[in-house]
Parts: sequence; structure tokens; C-alpha cells
Amino acid sequence: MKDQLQELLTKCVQDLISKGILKEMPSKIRIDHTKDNSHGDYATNIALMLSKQAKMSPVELAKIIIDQFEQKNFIKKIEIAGPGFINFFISQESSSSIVNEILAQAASYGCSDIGQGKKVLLEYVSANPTGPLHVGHGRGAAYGATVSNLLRNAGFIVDNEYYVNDAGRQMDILTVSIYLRYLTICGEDLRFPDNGYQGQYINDIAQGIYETSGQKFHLKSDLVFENVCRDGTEGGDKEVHIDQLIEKAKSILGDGFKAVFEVGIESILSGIKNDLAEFGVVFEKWFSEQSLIDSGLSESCISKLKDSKNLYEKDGALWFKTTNYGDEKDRVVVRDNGNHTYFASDIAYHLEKLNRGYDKIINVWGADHHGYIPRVKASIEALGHNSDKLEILLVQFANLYRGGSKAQMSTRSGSFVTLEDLRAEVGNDAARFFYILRKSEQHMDFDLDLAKSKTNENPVYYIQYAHARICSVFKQADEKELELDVSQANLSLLTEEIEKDILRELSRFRSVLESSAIQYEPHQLAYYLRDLSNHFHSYYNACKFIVDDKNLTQSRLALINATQQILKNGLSILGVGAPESM
RNA sequence: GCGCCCAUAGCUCAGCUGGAUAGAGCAACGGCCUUCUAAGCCGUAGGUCAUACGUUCGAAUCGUAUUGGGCGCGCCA
Repeated sequence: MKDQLQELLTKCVQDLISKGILKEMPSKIRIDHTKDNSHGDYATNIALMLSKQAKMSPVELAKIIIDQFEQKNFIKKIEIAGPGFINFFISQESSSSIVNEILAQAASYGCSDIGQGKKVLLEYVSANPTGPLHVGHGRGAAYGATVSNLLRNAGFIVDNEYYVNDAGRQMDILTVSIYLRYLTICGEDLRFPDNGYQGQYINDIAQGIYETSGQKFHLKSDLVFENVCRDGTEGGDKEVHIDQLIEKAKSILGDGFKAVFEVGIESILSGIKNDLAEFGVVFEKWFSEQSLIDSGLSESCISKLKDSKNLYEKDGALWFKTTNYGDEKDRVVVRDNGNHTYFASDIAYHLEKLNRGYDKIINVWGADHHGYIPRVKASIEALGHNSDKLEILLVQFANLYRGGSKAQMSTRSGSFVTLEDLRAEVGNDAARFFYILRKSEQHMDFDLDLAKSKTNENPVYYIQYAHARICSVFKQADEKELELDVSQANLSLLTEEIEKDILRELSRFRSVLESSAIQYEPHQLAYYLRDLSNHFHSYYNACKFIVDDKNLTQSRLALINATQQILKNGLSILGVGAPESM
């Protein structure tokens, strides 16, 4: 309907151009759903936009446009209103046909092909595998998964990917943390380093190693701590302290160090996978950072950059001249100790992504990484690709409040609320919905007490309740042996104001999906579903659906059946269930 | 100091890329269950869209400056 109007209007403007009344096509011709139904069903501001080039007042121009406009029978009325808006009123028959469309296409109603089968790689979460996911990661997970659903629904082919940072120093710290806990279980008396990972999960992993391997890795703690400098709180340097512990453990443990590491990362990763799967977040691929080093891609990227004169040496380290590509300072890719930086892996990773032939690469990052964007784009350009292919979506932090004060979320200290805890407390549906309800670039206050204690006030239930209520109506209809037969429904009987409102609301669904997908804004869909539910609840209170008049009953059941379908389709994209009863 | 994000009702947030009288949810107040689920509905109240200029037919939306908050500015990841 909207598309048809758009076409007609475009043609109309073209005709006026050929008549010499208008000079040139505007960059876009907009037809919008109206906010206020006294303004009709659709409106355009075209006359306001073009009044200047036509050298006449918007109202005059609007008149000319309407005269030129090809009248169709689905248009009941065209009006000029306000400063020069053109409002279109759609005929009752035509606007109620949306119900038939929805019921005919059912679960696939709302799908589109605006993506034209373009291939998209969507990377998100990618939390370091040093511990369970916390509530901060949940936002990225819910957001990424929903964007993925939206894009798929819009005809893009989407691969979801999780980048696993399984290389580097933090993995060593993780391993040492586990190992020291293991030694404690073996009966050693030792002091746990300040910089170690302190969560209970570390103890659990250590316990697991003890149970399967017994004393196999047991060494005297005196040996491990021999010649290691003092820790931070003992007046030493906590970074040096832990680095020396790592070196010590590696040298005396040999292959055992790797064995402990393998058990540790396997345990943590499977926990993360499980957690996300239960949250309805599924990745096609888990990409290992280590694999970039093992395959030599990381090394070959550095060679390429070296060959293209993008690297230089300073203070014993190898620097990438990212300032040539708009970064504010140059970045180190190889440290003076010979180790590659995280950035070096990331260069290789992005090159690898590009080589896989995607049309678009999207990274969802925490907003704290925004300063990282120029250097990654720089690396893409330097390796001869177009950095526009990479789109980075930033998600702001969720500030966690508990008991009215901000809760800390540090993995290192182990004092955080896990995503798993949150899901257990508020449920997957509420958590998914709550996370995407806010625009991603908005800071978000997540009040745990509110989310946990007052779950009934969570807006997700409002929508689910609307769905359940409709199911309940059909249950009633069933008992009265009424069956919905759309072909029997005379939709022109839907003349109540609220019924027209719902028809208008239903007709918006497609454009909401399109807009949410293109702008990567799931919250638009969430707000839409809330509005639709609101209209339905009003309808429910204002009118009875199952009435003596059989024809009217059929039409009303058809209308709420279509509403139910839209709620279901929308919730499914949000990754939220549509319960039949509550 | 420089860069990015943000500022809308008492609180938490929308506002469809510049449009018509700025909206919703909580919280407050007043109504609605002998009727398909009251996790609901209807109504009332609540605003200098941080501030000041500017751009134009028209600004919460765009530009500049200021104020106030978040984040970033490692040979960490």
C-alpha cells in the first residue's frame, strides 16, 4: 500500500517535471504513516520540500500535485492540511485487506528481500574466555542476536561469529590462577596473587583437574614462588609478580602448563557456549585467535605491511603507521619482547574475514573500544581493502544497580553478577527484551532489584499477555464450536475506531521491521509491539469479540488472529517466547 | 588537554534521519471485574526538550559555543 502510493507519487512528480512546473526530482520522496489518524493513513511533505523550487506556496503546490495525482479506487480521499501536507485516506475495504495478507502468509509475513541475499558477517559478544559472561556481556549478546534475526528476516544471509581471545598473556594469567588453586587443593599453603582471577569458577576448574589427574601436577609451592618478586599489596609490583609466576610455572611444569590451560579454557568456553545457547544466542562459528598465529596469517599480515612500508621500528618494537590512515597515533604490532600484540591478531582476523567474501562485516563492540576503530580501519586500508565494508556498532555499557547503588563488574575480582544468574532470576524472555529495549548507544541503567523483584512490571509481559489473551479467546471460540473462516469474514464490518486503529497499526509492521533492520535498532520493533499490544488490550476492554452476530464475530476473530500472528512474528525476531497462556 | 557517546515529565526511556498540539512505562490521584485472563482498560496531573546563538517556511532532531555526565587516549585485551 505504502509502496503503491510511493510509486504513484513519484510518477506524479515526474509528470510535473515534464510539464515544467517542477525542476528536479528530490533525493527522496517520503510517504509516512501518520501519527494522528485525523491526518489520514499516510502523509507526505513533498509539497513543503519542493515549494521553493516551484516558486509557489506549499499549499498551492500541494493542490497542483493532487490534481496531477492519478486517482485509484483504494484511495478514499486526499486532503491538504496544515502548512501543506498531503494526507491520504485509504478506503475501508483496502485497509482491512491487511488482515487477509497476514493470515495468508502467517509466520512468513514480514519477511522481505531488501537484503537481496547479501552476505553479512556479524561478530558480537567475543568476551575474553577468562570467566563466565556477566550482565554487561548480556547486552551485546541480546543486541547482536536480535540484529541478526532482523537482518535475516530482511533477506540478508547472516553468519554469527564469536572471536575467542585464546592467546596472549591473559590466558597465562588464567592458567596460573587455576594452577595455584589446584596446588592449594593439593594441600599447599600459598598466597594467591593480586592479579589472579579470583572467581569461584577457578576453584571449580582446579577441583576438576584434581579429581581427574590427582597429584599429577603437584609441585611444592616454595618451588613455584622461588625468586618471584613481591606482589602489589606486599609492596612490590603486581604485574611483574604475576609475570614471574607465569614464567616459573611454565618452565617447571612444561607440558603440564598447557594441559592445565586446555582444561581451563575448555571448561570456560563450554560454559559460555551453554549460557548463550540457553539465552537463544547461537553462533555459526567460534573463531580462535590462536589459529591466526598457528596458521601464520598473523605473521604474513605483518610481512605484507612491512613490504608496503607501513611498518617501522622504534625502541625495539615494530610500529604500524596508522596515522597515515587517520589514526591519532601509531600503534605497536610486535613488542620488543617479540610477542605480537592483540592488534596484530586483529589485523589478521579482519583480513581473514574480508577474504571469506562477505558483502558486509559488522562488529558489535562495547563502547569502551571506540578508540580502536581508526586503527582497525587503517589496517584494512593498508592491506588494500575498502574499510567501508566494515561497520562497527557500539553498545554502551549497562550500569548495574543493586540496592540503589552501582554494582561493580570486574572479572578479575570475581565480584560480578553473571548472565546466568540474571537469566535465572528474571527469565530469558524478560532479559532479552529488557536488553534491547534501549537504543544501543544509550547508556542503560539496569536495576537488578527492580528487574528481579518486580518481574510482573516488565513490559515484556504486557506483550506476551496480549498474545495469551488472544489464544484464550480462540479457546473460548473453540468451546463454542466457532471456527474462524477468513473467507467468511466480512471485514468491512470492522468500523469501530479502535478496529481501524488496529488495522493501521498492523499495516505498519513491515516498515517497522525494515527500519529496525536497516538501522540496526531492535528497540523500534520492541516499541511497536508494545503499541500494538496496547491497542489490542484497549480493544479487548472496549468490545466483545464473540457476539451474537456471526458475521461480526468472524471479522473480529480474523482481526485478532492477525494481531496474534504479528505479535508472534515480532516476538520471535526478538528471541522472546509467545506463550499461549499466562 | 584531545577524541567518541549522551543530556526530553519526579524516575527509566521513545520520538520513525527536519514536519502538524513533544509520547510511553513506572511512581501519584480518580474510576472500571455477575461479561472472551484486572499481568488489563479509561481518565487526571506532570515539560523553558541542559543553556545560548545560528541555519529556514518549520528545530527535541542539523551547526557552533558553553555547562554537566559516561567512556577512551598502554609495547593490556
